[in-house]
Amino acid sequence: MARGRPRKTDPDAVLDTAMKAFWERGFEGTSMNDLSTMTGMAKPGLYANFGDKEAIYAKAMERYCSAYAGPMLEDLIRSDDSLDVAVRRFLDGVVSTATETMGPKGCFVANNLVECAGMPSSLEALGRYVDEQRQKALAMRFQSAVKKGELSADTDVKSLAEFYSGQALALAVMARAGAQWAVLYRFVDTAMTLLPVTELEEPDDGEPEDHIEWQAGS
Amino acid sequence: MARGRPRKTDPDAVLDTAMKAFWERGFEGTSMNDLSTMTGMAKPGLYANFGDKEAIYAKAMERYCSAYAGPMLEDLIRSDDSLDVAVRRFLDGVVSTATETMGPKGCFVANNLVECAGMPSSLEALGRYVDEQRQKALAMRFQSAVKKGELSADTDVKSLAEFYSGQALALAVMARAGAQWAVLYRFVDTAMTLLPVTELEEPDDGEPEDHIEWQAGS
DNA sequence: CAAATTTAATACCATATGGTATACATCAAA
DNA sequence: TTTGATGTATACCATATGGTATTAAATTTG
Repeated sequence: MARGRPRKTDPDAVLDTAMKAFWERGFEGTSMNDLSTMTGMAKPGLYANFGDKEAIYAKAMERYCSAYAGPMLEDLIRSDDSLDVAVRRFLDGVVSTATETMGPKGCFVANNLVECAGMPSSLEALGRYVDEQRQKALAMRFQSAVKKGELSADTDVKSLAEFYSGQALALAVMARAGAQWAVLYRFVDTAMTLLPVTELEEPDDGEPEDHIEWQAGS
Repeated sequence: MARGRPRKTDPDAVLDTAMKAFWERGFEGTSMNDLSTMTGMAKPGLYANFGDKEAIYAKAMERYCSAYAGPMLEDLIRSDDSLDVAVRRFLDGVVSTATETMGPKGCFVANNLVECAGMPSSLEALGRYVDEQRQKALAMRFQSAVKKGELSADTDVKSLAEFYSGQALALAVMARAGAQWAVLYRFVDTAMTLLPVTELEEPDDGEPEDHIEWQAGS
């Protein structure tokens, strides 16, 4: 198929390794030589395939989003579970990705927000953008919870979303600092007590308007 | 007094500048040449006065503690204000130091916890130690609040301290990411609602219990 | 004045950095 | 088998890094 010499290393695998390296050691802390030796792809190959360091980092962050952050936010928005279940699953997800024993500690995005000073401003902006998505996803879910009656109509959706978005950051930093599972899950428990959920009354067997998506489930 | 050539630059001022540089740009992001030009003290002077980069960073963090973090924790423990007032003042303090317009954004210690991967392990340990102090100070205050009856006897002091310690980290990261004052103070408001304070009975001598501060109000 | 002493300034070292030019290897198609 | 395309590998560049040796200045004491 491919016309020239066959590749030795799959670019996708290279990007995955690069992502973990940046996640672990940050932008400045990871050198091109590091990436080259870790991935097995020589430096000219890296530049040819991905562009300069800035571009590699950006692609690594995008990969992080589609592999980790994205699915969790998707689930938060789309899941038909009750609000408290969905939010707890989100925070639990943060804990488990931030403490994965085989992977880097903490959260790529949170690390980026803190390291920002030493990197190109485009990457700083990218990190901020991704950070916003978390808060927006939470706000969406809270908003629909208000519609469904899971939250009272006078709920300050924005404040609540900012708050739980912040909890994710706190968990990420604590995990990065080496906090134990038990501590993090206790933290989640505590944070969850702030969710003012009101019990939903079961829909009385007529057509439950809000369950259409649930029934049609993909 | 001093026998040889007089110093050009006050070592204390040098250390202060170094602290702000590390706070802003981290350990790896701040070079010795940077420090030299910023402080006005030539590199050999830096080494002679403070030791190597690792030692300078450690001294900078200690300075941060005695100038910023320490006093806030002292106040938290020692102040005679009611629990909610003291805790709120602590979180407000985090916000204001993390957003000081003339200084670096965020919190030195939180930045350290995140950057840890790229620095000598002794500094990583130092950061973790300082981080612990925050949680311990909160635990001390909560414990004495239980004794005073401000918190119910079955309060899980440790969990509560871990939680509010985490709120400080969240605020630090958000501030570092450029969050507005209003957002951060809303966040504090939300976090404060989780403090299960029970009203204390004043030793009543006819004075209106809750209006003392209000009347004296400046 | 002339030591003696403390600091500052310059130049320098070995190494690591992001990035590239050049030469070599391996395949499909002609 | 030649040709063109695609990849790899090595060596290299200018610059920046943490850290130091050396030399020049400025002050007190004798």
